Amino acid sequence: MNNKRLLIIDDDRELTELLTEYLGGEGFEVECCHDGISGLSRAYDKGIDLILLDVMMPELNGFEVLKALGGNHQTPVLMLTAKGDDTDRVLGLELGADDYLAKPFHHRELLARIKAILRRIDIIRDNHEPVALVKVNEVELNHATRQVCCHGQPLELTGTEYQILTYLMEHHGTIVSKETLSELVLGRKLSPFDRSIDMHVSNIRRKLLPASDQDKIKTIRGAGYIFLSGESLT
Amino acid sequence: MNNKRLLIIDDDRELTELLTEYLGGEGFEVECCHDGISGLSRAYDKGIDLILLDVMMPELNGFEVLKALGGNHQTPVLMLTAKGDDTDRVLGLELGADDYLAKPFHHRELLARIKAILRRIDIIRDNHEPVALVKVNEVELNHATRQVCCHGQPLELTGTEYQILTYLMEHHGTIVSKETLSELVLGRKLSPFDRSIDMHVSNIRRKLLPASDQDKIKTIRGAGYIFLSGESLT
DNA sequence: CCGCCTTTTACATAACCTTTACACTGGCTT
DNA sequence: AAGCCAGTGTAAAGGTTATGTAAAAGGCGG
Repeated sequence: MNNKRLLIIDDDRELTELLTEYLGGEGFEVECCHDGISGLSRAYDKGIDLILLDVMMPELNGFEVLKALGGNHQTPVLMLTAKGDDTDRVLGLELGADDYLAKPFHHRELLARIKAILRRIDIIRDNHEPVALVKVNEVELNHATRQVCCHGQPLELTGTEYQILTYLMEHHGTIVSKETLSELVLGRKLSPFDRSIDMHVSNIRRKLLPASDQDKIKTIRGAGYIFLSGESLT
Repeated sequence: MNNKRLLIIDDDRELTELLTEYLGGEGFEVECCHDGISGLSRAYDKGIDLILLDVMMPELNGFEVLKALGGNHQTPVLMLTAKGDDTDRVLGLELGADDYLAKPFHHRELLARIKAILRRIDIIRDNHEPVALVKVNEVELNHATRQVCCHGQPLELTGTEYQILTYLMEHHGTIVSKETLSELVLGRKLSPFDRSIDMHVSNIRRKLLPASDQDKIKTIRGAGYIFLSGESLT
């Protein structure tokens, strides 16, 4: 199947056995190297999805392995260290590690971080499109065609209106400020008397309302707008 | 559109300009406030991903901003300070800061820490935490929607009322003076005949009471108000 | 130059905040 | 105990600001 493959580089054999068993039970293929040199040579394997790299090792330590791998290696790296030292953390991250975990750690935290990294990588790899179809509270966005349906009825939005509506819907149920919308959609800071966002929202409302029972965008005075999730209302 | 948004609160304009340029070049949306009060009001924006907060500022210093934000605000905070003082560091972290950096710092280190915090937050977000909720004595605050529930019954507060109630609830069981409320919420010193705070509290009470069994805000004559914790009372 | 989209302008309106006024309270003095 | 008075509760009035929206102006690609 498409089980993810992990490479653990750590000289602590007790720990690697524990991790192998635990992570194996969580559905990963686990492989171990117990020194920097052999770890480095295995690290180039494209089949490896993630590397757990211990900092403290004889011969070649974790930082040196990281450096040797180079800044733009393909496989993500999660650093493990005995020290809770901030310097180490910064150094590791600057050398291109994707995350950092201080020993001793909880199994569950390690797992969470591994999953988070892999998820991020997956998203980056197939960033063709995050979600093609969004549907909230009877309003549907089709990113492929950029078409909008409200209660099944299609309608036309301009580019900016579409972007604003998308952002509001992706954050439905939470307040979105005009500052945010202005910077992310219009690409400029919101100046004191800029009414563009208001206008766009007004236009979106005007287009949504005929097909809808009530206003799906709620104004929070002084704070921004909320796209209503559809259940609780006020 | 996926850029992370940073809010810098620092009265040193030279520094903020430098940081804006540098961090902007690293792909962040940067916004600056040069005093605690305006920073505080911007800090509630859900669109902000991380706050860089200077400790040393006139009027309202970084610790006070942090305190006012409350212990369970959703946006991570990185504290900046001129002192290399450990006391400051501990205090900041206790007040809910996520990291701490002493000035002067290398911009690369700042960047590494920013990235580290954002990554950590992403992991936490992915794993749990549906909404940031505050609940004391049967009164619930939902910061994402600025909605308030009293004994399960939803009600509408204005922005100022919401801020005052938030502050009182975050300091429930302790006296909060009108001076404090005026400075933090209204952004001005309390003048002798200013009755605004009284009015707002009165309005909050009027809105809370119908859904509640008793008055949850107690007046301490000559001192201020207390939001009752719910158990022991006087 | 035309048409579509965005931004600005302008004004009406609604929501909100502050002030004013007066009633009431509790503590203090006499 | 009565009276005084600063502090408080709150209704109502007044003033301010944010928002909704129509219409005009500006931009931009054809």
